Amino acid sequence: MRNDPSVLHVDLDAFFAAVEQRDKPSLRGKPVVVGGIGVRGVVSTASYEARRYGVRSAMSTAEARSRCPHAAYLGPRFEVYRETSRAVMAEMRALSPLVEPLSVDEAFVDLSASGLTGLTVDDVRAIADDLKAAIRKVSGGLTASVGAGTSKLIAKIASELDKPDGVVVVPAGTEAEFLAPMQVTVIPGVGPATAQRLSMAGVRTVADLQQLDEDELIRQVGSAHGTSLHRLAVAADDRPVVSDRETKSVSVEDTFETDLIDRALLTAIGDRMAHRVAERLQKAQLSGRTVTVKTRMHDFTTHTRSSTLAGPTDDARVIARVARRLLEESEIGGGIRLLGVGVSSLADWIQDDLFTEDEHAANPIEVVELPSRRRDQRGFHPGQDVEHSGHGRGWVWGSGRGRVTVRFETADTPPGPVRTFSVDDPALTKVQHTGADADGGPETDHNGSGD
DNA sequence: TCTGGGGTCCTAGGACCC
DNA sequence: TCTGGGGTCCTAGGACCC
Repeated sequence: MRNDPSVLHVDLDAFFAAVEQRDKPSLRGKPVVVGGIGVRGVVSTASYEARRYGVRSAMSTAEARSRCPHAAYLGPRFEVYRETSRAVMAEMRALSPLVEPLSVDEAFVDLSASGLTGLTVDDVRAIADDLKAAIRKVSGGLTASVGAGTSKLIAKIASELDKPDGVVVVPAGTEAEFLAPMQVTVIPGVGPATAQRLSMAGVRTVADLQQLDEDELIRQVGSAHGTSLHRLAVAADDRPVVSDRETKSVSVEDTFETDLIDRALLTAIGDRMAHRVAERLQKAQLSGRTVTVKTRMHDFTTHTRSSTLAGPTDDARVIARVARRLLEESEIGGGIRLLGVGVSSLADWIQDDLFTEDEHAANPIEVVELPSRRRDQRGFHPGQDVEHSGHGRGWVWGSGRGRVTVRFETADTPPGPVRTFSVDDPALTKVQHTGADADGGPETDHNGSGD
């Protein structure tokens, strides 16, 4: 797609295990497995020493233990990994402003965004070697594998080919022949289910895929997947490297050591999950309209139930109430092994420019959780119509932390400003409707329902 | 010895509106 | 009275990724 291999894919080798070996010298050179330690744990990362015994990511820890009993089994330390990740990502950003993290241990870097053009294979290899050295230095000795090519697809696949601590640069113009002999499963997005369907159509390698008619491919795997696969098979990939991808959902889930049947206990756990989701939303200055409860049954079948609010919220009590109702409607049957609570349909909670210093002073952020009755007294909730003596009619866009955010617009007026007030602001009043659908949507009255 | 937790994207059907 | 599509939103489930 480009005429030089200016897209890098950087992948830290056995990241979690490597960090543990870095911090505990006694583990160096030995098999290390990081992941869930409990009876239902799975492996996140196995060091290369442990991989020799057949230990793999996503394998149950129990199976890993039977394959490699003498390995060190460690629970993850996410804060430490995040910290190391930040330092590594900073090295990439020093190389180019256009860096797209895919996870804590992986990112694309677009060299063209740093003004470098006409890069040869040797140029890119030298840049990759320098970057690896910088990463090693800043991370306390971690190694990375780097792939480079004219697109994300090629860079990503190339980084897998010489792990660990490798560099593979695919020359421009050789992409289709580079891919042709490989299994279709090297293409990101082709997992077991797609591979199975393709194999029934006689497709096992990318070369097979290159021969397959697009319409036939779409019949096999669906419209979106088929269309993109048809292009990726011939390395036609013009997806840009994007540095700031927006969060689409925030969720918390937990698998229990034994299946749970007690609804009161599940309700209490769900409440706590709702609070954790709300905390993370608030930290990210996000709010969302759709609350989802996820349950996984003893037989591993998974169900979700969701409900969409009239307006976005980051209020733990609102999320908890909706989650409670959804959980009440969920079957528990012979017990559930996993419960989750999530929020999606996210909106920016409050943009920085909405707050002047004066507004900060006038609407102090409540750090302490307010007594619930105090907030319930006014009962503002997303979607509710309100009136402000100074700004006129609007509706509640979000609420939480002792504040109410109002969009000043109605069905009859054009969009106005978005402003945030204290819940106690006497200038702000609820608009009482006389019609049947007082507050619009079905989810609009739990804040004042007093349960 | 059964299968984590955090996400993203897609599909499909029904409701509802024009 | 019957018969239409198209578009959007919501819900549920599934595939996939690290």
